[in-house]
Amino acid sequence: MTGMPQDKKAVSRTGAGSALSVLRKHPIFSDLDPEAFDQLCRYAKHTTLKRGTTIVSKGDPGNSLIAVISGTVKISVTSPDGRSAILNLIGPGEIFGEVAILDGHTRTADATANTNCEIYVIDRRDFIPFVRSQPALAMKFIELLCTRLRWTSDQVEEVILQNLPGRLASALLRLTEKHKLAPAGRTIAVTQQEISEMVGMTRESINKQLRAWADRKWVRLEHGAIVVLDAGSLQAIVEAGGDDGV
Amino acid sequence: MTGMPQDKKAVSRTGAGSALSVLRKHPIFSDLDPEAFDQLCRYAKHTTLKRGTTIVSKGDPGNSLIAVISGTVKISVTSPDGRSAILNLIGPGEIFGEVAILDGHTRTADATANTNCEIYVIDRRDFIPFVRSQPALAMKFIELLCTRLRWTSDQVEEVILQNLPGRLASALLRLTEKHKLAPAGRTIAVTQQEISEMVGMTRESINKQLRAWADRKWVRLEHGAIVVLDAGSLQAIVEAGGDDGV
DNA sequence: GCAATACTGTGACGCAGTTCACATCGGCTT
DNA sequence: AAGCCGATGTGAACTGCGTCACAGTATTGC
Repeated sequence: MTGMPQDKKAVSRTGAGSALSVLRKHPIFSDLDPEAFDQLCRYAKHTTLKRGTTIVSKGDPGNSLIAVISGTVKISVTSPDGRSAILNLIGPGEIFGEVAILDGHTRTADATANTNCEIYVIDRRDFIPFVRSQPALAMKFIELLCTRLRWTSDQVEEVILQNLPGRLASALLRLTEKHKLAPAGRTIAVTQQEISEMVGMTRESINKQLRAWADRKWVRLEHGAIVVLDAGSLQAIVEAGGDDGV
Repeated sequence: MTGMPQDKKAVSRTGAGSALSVLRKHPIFSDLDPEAFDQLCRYAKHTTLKRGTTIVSKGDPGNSLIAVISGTVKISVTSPDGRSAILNLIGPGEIFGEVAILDGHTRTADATANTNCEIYVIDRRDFIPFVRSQPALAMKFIELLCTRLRWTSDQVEEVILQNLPGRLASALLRLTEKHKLAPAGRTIAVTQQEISEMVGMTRESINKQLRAWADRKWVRLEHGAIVVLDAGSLQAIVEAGGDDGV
């Protein structure tokens, strides 16, 4: 309320020790002046969730933006016969639910806690006026939406044009890319079940393909994780239209 | 330049007789004040294209926004082995290329004239400052991007979770929806080849499925067009997860 | 520390959808 | 009106991937 620079209480909210500090690093908030960010933090409600908890469901009214502090959230959709497709995995420092909060329509997908999670929830009633008061933020959201659209568009392309090896290779590369991992030994912390739901093929088929690549030392399989050893070879498969040359 | 209401020359640019009048109806420009819209029109360069002409290619720097006045433009991607996937068909009064012009990165897909076309092209150098000068327009673009994201997200869901009947039914419903056609006799002007590239299955398979539905009077097949007679039955297939009950 | 619960690995079999090879039909061009 | 080309229609053979039915192996919770 004071806004004075020496107000230690306000500063502590966004300091390095705070859970909210991971959010400060998100590109969407990086240019925001400190007072505005602090205001936003005051709107945010902290929540912890047990693995498996449903956060939002497809078709719900979308009245909130969610920021993940720790853990990962699974964005997915389910078919009438119970099969499910994973559209994205949201990790610490990332946000989701922006489409529904921005256009005011319903949720496009389900979100569930994939591990125990710590999240912040910002209500639409607080958020929309805030965006209007910060014109630069609208441009940031345009960039975020463009990035999402590129990601989703790539997924459509991949699912329609590529076969199993191509889709799997694309997915692995996209995941290493996202985690911005070092060129050698890129470990992706996902189960084979999760990967299979991301590319839309069965776990069994995915496992057989991964084993074949593991024999060729292109990947190494660990429990609940895949290490990409030879990104170049995987890239070559994608470029060959899904022919892994055996 | 005068901005006076009685300036007949300026008014004529956006009048009912002008090619640009179809654009005036687009939701993104509907709230724009007349002078601003007129300014935008002055930036727009008119072009006509023969069927088959490439407008932009995936990977190109995206320096322009394109508005379609007449004809349709195909938004597609091609795999290394020559197969292609149609992501969208853009008709009169619609715009495309907004992702690349907004975020300044490369084109996400190819655009080609699917019929002879009349288009307007707006350069990024003129457009970005214009958007900054019109804060309401940024919010409109956020809405547009959200709509696109919902559309694309639905496509991913559909391609991963549904089989041939489900994907075909979804695609037909999405197309009738888009054209906002009357409930009875919704004619979609697309070839079976095009439909097959939209859902990512072969023309032969699509043809066999469409024939089966034509026998049941759910659709009627014409040359270069499909008439949806029973949208309810198609919707039921989608909801049953792609089981058309035969 | 032991059971329960993930997650991984693998083979036999079936089928949805592709591939290929045609035939036909309608509309447009000269 | 002849000829061409793009679009539709159809059947036979093939195959990539799913389905099912397991067995093994880390990790978690009590």
